Amino acid sequence: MSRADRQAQTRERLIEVAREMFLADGYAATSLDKVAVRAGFSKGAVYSNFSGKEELCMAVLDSIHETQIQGVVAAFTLDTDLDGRIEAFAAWAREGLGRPRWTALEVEFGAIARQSPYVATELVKRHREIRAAIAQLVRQVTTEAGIADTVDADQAATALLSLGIGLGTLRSLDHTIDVAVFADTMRVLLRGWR
Amino acid sequence: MSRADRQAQTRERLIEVAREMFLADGYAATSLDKVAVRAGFSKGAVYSNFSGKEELCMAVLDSIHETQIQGVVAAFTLDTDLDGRIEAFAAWAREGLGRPRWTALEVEFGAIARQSPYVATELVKRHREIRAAIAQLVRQVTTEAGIADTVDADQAATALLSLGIGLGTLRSLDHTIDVAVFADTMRVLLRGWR
DNA sequence: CCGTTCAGATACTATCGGTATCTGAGTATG
DNA sequence: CATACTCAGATACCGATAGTATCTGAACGG
Repeated sequence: MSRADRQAQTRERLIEVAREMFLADGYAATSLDKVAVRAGFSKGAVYSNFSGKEELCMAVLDSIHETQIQGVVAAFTLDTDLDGRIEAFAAWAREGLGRPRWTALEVEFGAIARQSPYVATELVKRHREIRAAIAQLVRQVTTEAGIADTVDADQAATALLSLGIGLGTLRSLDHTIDVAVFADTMRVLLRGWR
Repeated sequence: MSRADRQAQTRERLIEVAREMFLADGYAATSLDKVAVRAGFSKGAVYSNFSGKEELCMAVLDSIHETQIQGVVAAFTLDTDLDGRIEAFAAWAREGLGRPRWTALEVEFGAIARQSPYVATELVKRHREIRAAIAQLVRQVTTEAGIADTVDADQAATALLSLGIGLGTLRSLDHTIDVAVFADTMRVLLRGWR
């Protein structure tokens, strides 16, 4: 196996372990040393694959986003009519919102951005991509339901993303939060803006 | 001046300085040493007034919540009809959401809760109080507007709080986020749930 | 082969939250 | 009023951790 291959393998393994630990304990509470050791390496391996903790976490977030987007798209393509899609999405939200605590990691890491221009720009870039993807999904769904002209897809996307972040944050602290709110609000939003 | 008075003064001064610094730089990036020195004391003063960084931050959050609640209540009592109130609230949101970055501090601190049962319980307690207060406000407003039976105040409160947290978080990173979304969504929610 | 490169290990530094100990001004008591 | 006590706050220290500097040995090119 070539040296480049081995390094790529190391990198992936580090991201994998870091993802578990960041999600379980949060960003600040996870030390690079522990990540490295648990992945079977030393801290040096981390610093020769990433510029530091921030870049490692960014890679972890990318990996999480990928999973999450797959889940959302699957929920939306399962059914074909508006209500069925919203229901499928609600089911996804019930499972995926707040429990694996990815929103908590997301917002904790977001706080770093105040100190780091790198994190700030990278995070904003990703948020805009995600918002655009949601807007596209909304556009598609409302067009097929024949109500595209009554919904502002960009505003709806911002509202839905915010709602998801907020609910996920609350729920990662307080498990009694009712996630049905998400689907209900979504239904109201998609049924026409004003 | 008695010793107890001096200590109370010291405590208030520490909270005041900590509030500025936590809001400006975030929880993790603010060191107790710097807070103490900037307040004109040594780190010992912090530890003789608070059990540690967590309790200090909790006191800061309480101070912030007080300000915030005052703002919301003022917005709601200024006008008397539904649309006027929503407009006043929207104006408050434009000013108070995401810019002084209190939501960012709130959620960054929330991440600590995974490691600290104290933070977890205290934070959940406060979130429930806030949600109850919002629900009460919703109940009042919808009753006066004669639409109380079409709105679930508790669900609306959860949605509004989540939306506020989410929008504030996004906006503290990305200033181009449109906060009008908040008022628009609120209007939709208050005009009837299903 | 053999010198170079570089992924990853090892050793070290700086910073920060927290603890232990100290000190001197304020307090209670005779 | 004098003396002993208390405790807010200062000082000195410890352990953990992100980041840096240096080293090493195995994979490459020539």
